[in-house]
Amino acid sequence: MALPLTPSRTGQPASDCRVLGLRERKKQRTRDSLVAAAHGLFLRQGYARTTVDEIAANVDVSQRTFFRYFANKEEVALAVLADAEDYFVECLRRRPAEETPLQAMRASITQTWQVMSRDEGSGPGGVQAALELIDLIESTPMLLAAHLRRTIEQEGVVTAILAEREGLDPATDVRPRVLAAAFGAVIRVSHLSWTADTAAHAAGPDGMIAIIERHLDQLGPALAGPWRS
Amino acid sequence: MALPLTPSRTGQPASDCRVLGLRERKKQRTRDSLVAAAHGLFLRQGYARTTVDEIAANVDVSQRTFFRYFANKEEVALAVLADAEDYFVECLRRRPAEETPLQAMRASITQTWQVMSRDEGSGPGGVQAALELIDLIESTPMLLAAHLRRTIEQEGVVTAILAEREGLDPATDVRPRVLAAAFGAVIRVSHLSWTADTAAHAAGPDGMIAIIERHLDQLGPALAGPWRS
DNA sequence: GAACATTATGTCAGCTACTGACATTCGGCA
DNA sequence: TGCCGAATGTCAGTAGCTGACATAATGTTC
Repeated sequence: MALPLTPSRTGQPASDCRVLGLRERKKQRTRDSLVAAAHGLFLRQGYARTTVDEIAANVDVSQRTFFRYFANKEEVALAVLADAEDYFVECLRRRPAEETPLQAMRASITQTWQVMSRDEGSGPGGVQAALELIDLIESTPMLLAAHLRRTIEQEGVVTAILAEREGLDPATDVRPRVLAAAFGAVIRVSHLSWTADTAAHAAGPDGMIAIIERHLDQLGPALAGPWRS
Repeated sequence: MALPLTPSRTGQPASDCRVLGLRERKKQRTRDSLVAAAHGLFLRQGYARTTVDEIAANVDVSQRTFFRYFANKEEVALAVLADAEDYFVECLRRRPAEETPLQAMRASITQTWQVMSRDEGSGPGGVQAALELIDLIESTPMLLAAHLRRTIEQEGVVTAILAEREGLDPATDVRPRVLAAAFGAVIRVSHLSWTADTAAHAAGPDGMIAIIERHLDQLGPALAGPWRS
């Protein structure tokens, strides 16, 4: 259950040879620097008002190099969340089979946030950066669009995991896909509530967890019968 | 319950004066032409391989004029769905208060698709175009991102309607927001299933309705207990 | 119907995101 | 040391998008 936070993702198939060459380490550093510089600039002066040239100049690389690391400007912004999402997926894969699919999903996010807040400072990520990024995303239409699309892609992965877990064919049984989508939607509205909730902001990751749980608790009731008693 | 399909949206606050001036009618024509031209080009040669210049040239207006009608390239593509979404919202507003929130939502989409397929040919929209567009969206990442963002915005409207319907404050009670989000998610995966389902394509709007209902039916079961019997 | 106010459109110049092609430099390795 | 491949830089170009200003079309008033 220890499951280390992946240090930071290169696009590569994780050659875990420990002794990475100077070349690899340098690439990793450049990538981390770009993410960190971008994050700082975005928060300070806004996403739209920050140019790619500016980010690149901040790390002393050419614009062309920036685009060899990130397919587009959105990607560097969302990179901070990528580790967390990978962790969530990895966590879901290892949940005990006895758990209900929904239970497994729920346990996986709370665990993700908890572990992230424990291992603060690994890579350019960290909880603080992730939380700040969520605020930025929700207030930046372009970023929100890109983030939603990425979320959808992740839902495909989650769907596959759920189907395998339960021994189902996702082409026949729509439940994996439906659960993945509904769950993702609830997480999103939780993020939205978070951005408007100053008290939760003060509570840090725990505040986020609390909000997510509150929303998940209401999923069943929201679907069921009349709301008025 | 008749509720006409809005002919086609200018950005304007619907001055229903019937006798629109020449100016207004001309603008409407230009807008419709742009949407139609864009739709045709996108389907024929793909979204990315179609330039805004090309669309504008097709309607004999300058590129600058195009951007006075649409904020960006995505908007002209998604315009075909805008009418349907407005209709859905309008429909939801008028559902009887006795219905469960979920029932009202469900009735509203099926009704939307049914009415659209009945009133084929009003405006540049029409069911055929809408269905083609859904295929295009699902196969074009950039469009998918933009579409998801628009969907999110619509969810805000839906949330407000549900809250008012049930006499709740959406800031206190999260059920409206959660239901709107979960419902939107199910609609989206339904669209996804549709794109992969050739049989449903052949059935036209009825095929889409069938898929949506199948997914909605599975929403409860997907959330509930263990899936294995 | 002439003169004026409004508004849509065209033109142009410019910024920014992004890409392909080619040259150069740097790390890995014999 | 010297060679190979990978990372980077440079440059030129395309496309989306915007502000500023001029022009033309429409609506209005007398």
